Amino acid sequence: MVSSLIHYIQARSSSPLSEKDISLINEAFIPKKLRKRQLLLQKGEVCKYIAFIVKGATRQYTVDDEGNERVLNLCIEGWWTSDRESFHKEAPSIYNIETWEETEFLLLPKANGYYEQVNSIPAFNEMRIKLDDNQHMAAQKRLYASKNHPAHVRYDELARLYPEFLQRFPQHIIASYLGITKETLSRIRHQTAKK
Amino acid sequence: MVSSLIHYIQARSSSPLSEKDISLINEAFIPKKLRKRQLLLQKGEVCKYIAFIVKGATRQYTVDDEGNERVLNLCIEGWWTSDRESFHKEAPSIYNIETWEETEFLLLPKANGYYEQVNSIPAFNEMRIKLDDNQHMAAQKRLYASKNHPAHVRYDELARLYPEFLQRFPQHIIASYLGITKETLSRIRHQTAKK
DNA sequence: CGCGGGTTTGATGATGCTCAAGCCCGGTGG
DNA sequence: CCACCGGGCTTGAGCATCATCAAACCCGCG
Repeated sequence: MVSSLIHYIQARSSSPLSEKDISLINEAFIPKKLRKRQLLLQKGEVCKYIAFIVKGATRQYTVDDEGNERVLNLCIEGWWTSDRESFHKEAPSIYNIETWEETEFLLLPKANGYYEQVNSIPAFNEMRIKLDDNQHMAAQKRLYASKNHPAHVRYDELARLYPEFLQRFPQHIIASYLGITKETLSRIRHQTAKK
Repeated sequence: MVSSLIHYIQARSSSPLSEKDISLINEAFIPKKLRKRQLLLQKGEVCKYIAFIVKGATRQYTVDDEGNERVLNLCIEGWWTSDRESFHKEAPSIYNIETWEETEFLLLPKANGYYEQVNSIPAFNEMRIKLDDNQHMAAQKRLYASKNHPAHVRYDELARLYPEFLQRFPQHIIASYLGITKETLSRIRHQTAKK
């Protein structure tokens, strides 16, 4: 499982990984496997890990006062997931992270002393900076789109960028991720299908 | 000017800055001062710096097809600004970054060879990770709010979190930042003032 | 005094939500 | 084998929020 992470890091950095780096990564990351609909993180818990997804799919969501679920993020293999706020502040999370399919993770815990060591691996740090850049760009675009593009355009964008999401998550989850209701998404699909 | 940055870094990291680190920072960062309404970054240019704001205020915005300005970010002293997408990919930016007041920057360029050195200063890297965490949280909250909170709640939030923005930027800028029109903001203010 | 940017006010309309009902389909138990 | 159940998806009517367009207002400044 770790080889998939090694490959991921090397594809995203110019510095090579030494033998020592690789064995450090092997020690630092904890493999974990969950079946469908299991929680990696539960609301109220502190998020203790940054999780690399080797295989599978997850969703991150909150439950608002009226009991409605709001999906913030969808992740599949090759992505990282965690509640950075909770992880960083060591405070209870307001999110659930749930597997949608059977999912294999590699967890990097904050607590066991490896975290700082792993972060000081040049290749890992370089990858991390790129990852943060990418997440930042994606968040910025999503924010811009959420206010300036109507729902059907946001749906088309999603279908273009991440077509597999539409296969792997049901419509009401996709709708929530897009910030619309399932009814609106249904109507949008009906419209675009006609063309 | 650099002392303000040194102070900023030390306040956000557990590792100390050595004398060597400080002199490296002194060499790496380029001071720059702009008057009101000057562009730090212009649409079409590549963003060559990460900029720390020592004093002043800036806005980052795009101009859409109909010529409307859309404000993505407002920054004041003690914040960082840049177009991370352009900086990272070395591609032309779609944003303008404009000073709103007379502003002093400290620019960290990508090109002069110091960038990697500065990033490998442990205290700087630690600060950077925290900064990215914070930005990520803020972006996530803003995205959530943009879909789930009505405009007047978002305005109240902004007034609570960053009251100085309301003093330092005119209403039509604030409105655009909130993702609403100046007319809507005007009506909101009228309503809340009545209570 | 008149100009111009910023703000306010009003009328109208679009987008997408809420609520409610019906439909489709796979799974389960009689 | 079929009737029933339930989750997910669809469809419709009415409604809230907010955008658009247009006009007026306010006020500092040349």
